[in-house]
Amino acid sequence: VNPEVDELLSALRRHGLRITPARRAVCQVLAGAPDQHLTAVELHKKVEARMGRPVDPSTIYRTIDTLEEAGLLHHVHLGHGAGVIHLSTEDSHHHITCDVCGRTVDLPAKQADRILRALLTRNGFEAGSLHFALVATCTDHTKKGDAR
Amino acid sequence: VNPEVDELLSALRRHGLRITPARRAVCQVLAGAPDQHLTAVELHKKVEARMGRPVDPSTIYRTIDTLEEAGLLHHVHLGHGAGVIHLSTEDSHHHITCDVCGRTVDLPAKQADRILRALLTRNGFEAGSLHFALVATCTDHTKKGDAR
DNA sequence: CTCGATGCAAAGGTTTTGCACCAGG
DNA sequence: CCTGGTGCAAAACCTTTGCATCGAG
Repeated sequence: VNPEVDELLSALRRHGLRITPARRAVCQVLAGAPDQHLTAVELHKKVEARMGRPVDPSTIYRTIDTLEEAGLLHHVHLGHGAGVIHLSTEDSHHHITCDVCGRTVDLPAKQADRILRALLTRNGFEAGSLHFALVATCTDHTKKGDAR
Repeated sequence: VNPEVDELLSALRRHGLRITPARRAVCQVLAGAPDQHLTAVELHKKVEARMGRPVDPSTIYRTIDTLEEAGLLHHVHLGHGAGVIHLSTEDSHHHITCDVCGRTVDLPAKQADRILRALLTRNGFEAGSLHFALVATCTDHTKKGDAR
């Protein structure tokens, strides 16, 4: 249905990796939830739902690692909670997260990249793939003094 | 020895909080390691070393929370691993972390704040206290294709 | 004296790992 | 086939919580 799934799968093949039912399901879920930032736990649930049977959490984590190493997805820890996943293909935005309430806002890459890249290189950090997470405190919480 | 310790302790008193040996030790360690970004575990070890006796981890975590709520320190999760702590008083910098190797670079607040604040407000994220963590991938790793 | 802080012990959530078995290519 | 992927079980890791006791003010 979604051509992106095929891209993911053939990318796996290209890397000499096997296509298994679990991996196929992971790719389908990720491609089907393009703008979402799933945690590993959420991904796990969706994969099980799609496959109609239990899948071991370790399989999910290992699949995430595999796809990460193949450069197909990003895995970032925003603020305090769990890690968050999204495909590299829709890498057109970055994330800003409030470290108090966890509210996340997308930051379009187009306007951010130039500015941020300049800021980084000026400070001796040669960023390769620009793919960031920005954690700050939004005004809702700084006012109340519950900033972290 | 360090006047900053007294500031921290009187700030605690001002907030109606008690000065205990454990809290005093935490403040001493933090004030004594001004440029370091300690994890809770590292802080715990240093506090025990300074006190010459075991201290319960929960005491450390609760003390961190307390100091956080009093606005005396920041607690950020950089990249994958554990959370990192540093005093608010030396809040003159932010952090950039490589999500592959964990290398962390300081970003002087002076030059960063204007730029970043503009970027955030432009995207509907009203940042109160500017206090960020920026996670990206440094060139050492993007070249090798082991980006996360 | 009183309330807040600590220690202890247990559990929480997320992620990792070792090993035997199974199945993709 | 044969290597790589999976399930299972256990543990690692960081952190939180409930409860009884202790001690700062």
